[in-house]
Amino acid sequence: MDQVAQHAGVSVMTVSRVMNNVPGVKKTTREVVMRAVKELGYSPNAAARSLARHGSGRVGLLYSNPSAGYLSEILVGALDEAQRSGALLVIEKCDLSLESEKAAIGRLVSGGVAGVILPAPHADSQPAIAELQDHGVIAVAVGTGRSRSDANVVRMDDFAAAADMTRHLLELGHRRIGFVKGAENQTVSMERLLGFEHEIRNTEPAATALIEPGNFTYRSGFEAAERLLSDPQPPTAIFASNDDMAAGVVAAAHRRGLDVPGDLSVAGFDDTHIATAVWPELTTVRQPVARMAEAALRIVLDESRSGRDRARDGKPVDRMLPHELIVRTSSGQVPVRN
Amino acid sequence: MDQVAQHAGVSVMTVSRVMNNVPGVKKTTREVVMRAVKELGYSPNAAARSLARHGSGRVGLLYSNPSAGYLSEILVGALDEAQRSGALLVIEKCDLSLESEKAAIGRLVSGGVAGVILPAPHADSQPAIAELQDHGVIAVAVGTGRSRSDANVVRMDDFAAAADMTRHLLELGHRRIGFVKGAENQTVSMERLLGFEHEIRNTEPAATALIEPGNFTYRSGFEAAERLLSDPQPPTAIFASNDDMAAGVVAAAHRRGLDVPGDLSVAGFDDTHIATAVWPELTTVRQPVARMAEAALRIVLDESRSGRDRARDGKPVDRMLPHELIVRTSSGQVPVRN
DNA sequence: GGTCGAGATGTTAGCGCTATTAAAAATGTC
DNA sequence: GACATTTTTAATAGCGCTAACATCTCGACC
Repeated sequence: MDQVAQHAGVSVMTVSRVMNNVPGVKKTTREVVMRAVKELGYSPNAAARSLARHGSGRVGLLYSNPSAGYLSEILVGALDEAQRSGALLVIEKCDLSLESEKAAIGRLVSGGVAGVILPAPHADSQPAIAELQDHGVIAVAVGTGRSRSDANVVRMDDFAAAADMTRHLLELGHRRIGFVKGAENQTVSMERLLGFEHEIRNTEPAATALIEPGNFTYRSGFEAAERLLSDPQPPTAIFASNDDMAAGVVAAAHRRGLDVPGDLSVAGFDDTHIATAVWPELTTVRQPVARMAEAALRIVLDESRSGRDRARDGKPVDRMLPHELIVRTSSGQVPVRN
Repeated sequence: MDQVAQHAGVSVMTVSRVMNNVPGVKKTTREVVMRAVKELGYSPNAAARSLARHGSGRVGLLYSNPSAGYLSEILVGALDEAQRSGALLVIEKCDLSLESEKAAIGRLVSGGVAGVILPAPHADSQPAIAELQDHGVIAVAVGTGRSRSDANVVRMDDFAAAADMTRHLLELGHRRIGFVKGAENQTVSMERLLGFEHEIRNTEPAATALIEPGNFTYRSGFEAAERLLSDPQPPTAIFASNDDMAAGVVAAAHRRGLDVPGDLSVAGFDDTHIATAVWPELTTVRQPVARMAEAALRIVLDESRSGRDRARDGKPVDRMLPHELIVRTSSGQVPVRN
């Protein structure tokens, strides 16, 4: 850093200001510094930064055992941003029991984290958020269905995404569509269901929805499909609330000798690994998980820095990231009824 | 740390020595310090440590897009150990092309890492290892099949594990067993095949092996199973070289109306997420991925510290971690021939 | 022209830890 | 018991960066 400062003919402090995008640096100076940084190939030392910032920049991440692919995306996103902004990621494992969650949060707090990222399914854990709040630690829920008044939230528009997917199926001509719900304890499950129902209700000619419970596991998807397909008038498309369940649906269809998408269209949600692992590859909704994790980390960092002087005043952040409909080969035109 | 030192009646340096297991501290002193550490709930600051150690403790991790579940386990293991030993993980993404690999390594090296962890499939990338060596950076290959003379290795005994699984199938009475090979460019594929063949050859009464190519993807497993099952004398069990392919095998069996394990036993390898996601849950071999990542990180740290004074002398480390046979419901007694 | 003030930069003092060097205590030797 | 030798412990100086405050620059205004 000294070298950069010398090369640019300024003091180290100015370099620091430039590197951190602190306002109050003349544009020309900033440019000179930037050029020096590039020429010398300088990159700041995360450890030193974290140290000088008084241990700020320690961020916790609670994880249990979600869809695995989900976790790796979360980790990659968070780690990436952590590196960029010089934060230190402290990850802590727990299972879904309340004690375990509480214990993990305790470890995180005593580890001196400024904030904690709560990916699904912890994003909907009221006790976890309350616990964090009690300790004065910033909480960011990632992948929850709704905005919250007591915690920052990073999410996608599950309602709109489910509606998009439903519209896709309707446009392919399907009018009898099965839906496999997600786990009850996650708010996204409800949002996705509502988005589905909203589109079904508002279509012309009218469509019929066949709704089955599920809990985000492959097996529950398989079983729901078994029930749906043994209906005297089975659906021509099934929309499962996540990819694991959609894979289960495909398996159930294959077991009955049904072709996908020839006889049955299948749609998933999340675009996790399994979506492209199974065959045919799943039509699904891409959830920008890595980007969401990045955003969550950024929120913790921003809040922890600004929150020091100004009292806890404002509303929590609610950041919504765009989703994307991914059409692959598991969905197709409605079969012609003989 | 000051507090701990005061509480224990020693200097901070002694505390530092104790925390780092440096030899040259009297046993009694060490105990006193330990007690003080516990009573005060002290935990060292990773950032400060990394800073003082002159930036040592920066470790790179190259990842592409492996089995997803694999990546998250690697990350969790590495991150966990990184935190414990105060190292900083720098992760870098790349795809399988050589330029991309080289570019990622370049970024890592200029980021000043002491070593780089290469999980599969990069573990078998000769150019990557050579590149690292050129830059004088420690390389650790994780999940390769063989020991190497030019890089440290953390692995499991793929040969023995495949043999174990084969023996399991033989003990269930199967004598006509299909095997789906892994990708050609990974050494573990060969090890697993050899382990399988070894057991098949050494069994009484004699067994028959039906070997099909595969490339670790669900689809290749599916297709291999299609070929195996359309044999006039189909196997009663299929052993796939990883879980994704095993899931494909199960799907192919279901599609033909075969019950698993009633008509066909299926075995996988790795015990990734998909093993318990599909139904029936897969009998597989547990690969201790997280533990392997931990070990890899530790090797980098140890080597980088000791390597400073003594010249590059000794053989590279070859650490083999134990595997475990996981019997679930996808494997069963050989069906009685009618 | 001189004073004021706001914005732009520079200075200094650590953040928590470890290397290094110096000192003290324990051990051994005759 | 005096001295050399080996442990074991203490003191001090940074690692690379940023917060807080000090200083400077320069135009506005009386």
